[in-house]
Amino acid sequence: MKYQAPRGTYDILPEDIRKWHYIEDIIRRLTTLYNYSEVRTPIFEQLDLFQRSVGEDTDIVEKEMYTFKDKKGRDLALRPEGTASIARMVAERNLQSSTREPLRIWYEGQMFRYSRPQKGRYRQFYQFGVECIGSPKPIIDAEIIAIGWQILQEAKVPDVSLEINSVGCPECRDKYNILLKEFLYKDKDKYCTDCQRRMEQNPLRIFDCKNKTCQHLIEKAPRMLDNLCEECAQHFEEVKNSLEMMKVPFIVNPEIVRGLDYYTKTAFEYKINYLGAQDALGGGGRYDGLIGYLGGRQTPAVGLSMGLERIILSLEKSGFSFSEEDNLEVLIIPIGINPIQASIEMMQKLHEAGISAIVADEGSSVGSNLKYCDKNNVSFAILIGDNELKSGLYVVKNIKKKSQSEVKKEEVIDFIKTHEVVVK
RNA sequence: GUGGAUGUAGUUCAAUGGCAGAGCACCGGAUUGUGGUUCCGGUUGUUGUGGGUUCGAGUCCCAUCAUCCACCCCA
Repeated sequence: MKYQAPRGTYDILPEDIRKWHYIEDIIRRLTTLYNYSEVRTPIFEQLDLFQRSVGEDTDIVEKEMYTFKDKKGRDLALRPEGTASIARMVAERNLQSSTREPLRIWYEGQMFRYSRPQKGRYRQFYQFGVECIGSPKPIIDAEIIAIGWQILQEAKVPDVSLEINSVGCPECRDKYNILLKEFLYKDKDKYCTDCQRRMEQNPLRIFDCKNKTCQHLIEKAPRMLDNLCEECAQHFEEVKNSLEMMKVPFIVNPEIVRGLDYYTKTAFEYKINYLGAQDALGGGGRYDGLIGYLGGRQTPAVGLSMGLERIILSLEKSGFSFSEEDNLEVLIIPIGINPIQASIEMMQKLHEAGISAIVADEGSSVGSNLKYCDKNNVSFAILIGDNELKSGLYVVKNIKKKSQSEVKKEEVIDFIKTHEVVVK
């Protein structure tokens, strides 16, 4: 085989696309109900944008970005996530927003990360995201979390758990980091090599370490949640209250750390436990500093993103049956070459009437064409041969009823419309 | 980036170092213009790719590509 899709990429085939339409329809419907508008941003951006917003020390920036120079020598990168572009767009266009009237937007599209592929982890993958920009209020955090939750419920993804945490603001987080590092450095040499590395780069990750020794050591470590400043603690309480009002079930997990640096205060993840190593469907959080950091007006914001592949994989795993795509309604079967023109004209009239139809290959037998109709749930077959050309009466077969009528060619459309059986 | 498993027809899978096969799917036919079942027949192919060992390689060795699994990380 000469060509293959590049490593970590794949084609969505006709028989798979309905799965995507299914989840995309739900995303559109739910975001519309909450008055969010879709936006589309470029698939690549200045490299610098991601380095600054996602964070220099993150895995994404350190080793997972598709970077390239264009012909003018500009440093660019395929987007590894969506929020950076949204923040850039808001800052660049100076999009007006306020607490009274936050900007509610959502997006969907391909993201790119150079990581080792596995099931549910690809180098090109689809994410959708929902972002509310302009309000610092906790009820907006809850709104975002609830939208993601409802989308997963609507889609019938089984056994999702929602875990929330607060990672604090720059003030209390910096204080906490000093506290935590002091604690960690006390027994620095006792931690595994991974954790010694994490101490420098992302100390919070040590809480996730599976090594027993590290787990034991970290048990007594100070927790972010216990060291929030008054404002952040208050904010977190109100997010929890709002979620309760919205009847969105959650658990507080003080170990939720997101892999991006821009988060402040609220952080959350939607998790499942049946896709192997891939246990996160998505997550998000508040990023009050990002837009200002990128040169825009200081604007608080909160958002979420989720992976479409993982949602679809969860549904497949649970045996969910996706609805069928629309079937062909009419197959026109010309018998011999004389009726070809009449067949094409018939097809065009059907199309004008909004009825899907194609003309069968004139060289194949009537029998095999009817078999095709049976197998593919085609509703009607129209037979046109020399006799029909002469009489102007076409043979219209109702495949499901196994019945056959001779219909004046001018009346075929009406006949089909009145005899159409809606099968769902 | 680390460690491991796998790769044969459209698909699911066989084949001791000795002529590449079966089910499903697909196509054709069962008196030439009529149906899902049945019966008969047919094609399934650069054995992922490139080297090597051998009289002979799907099988053994090396490299490479891809998929999967566990790390890492995350969607």
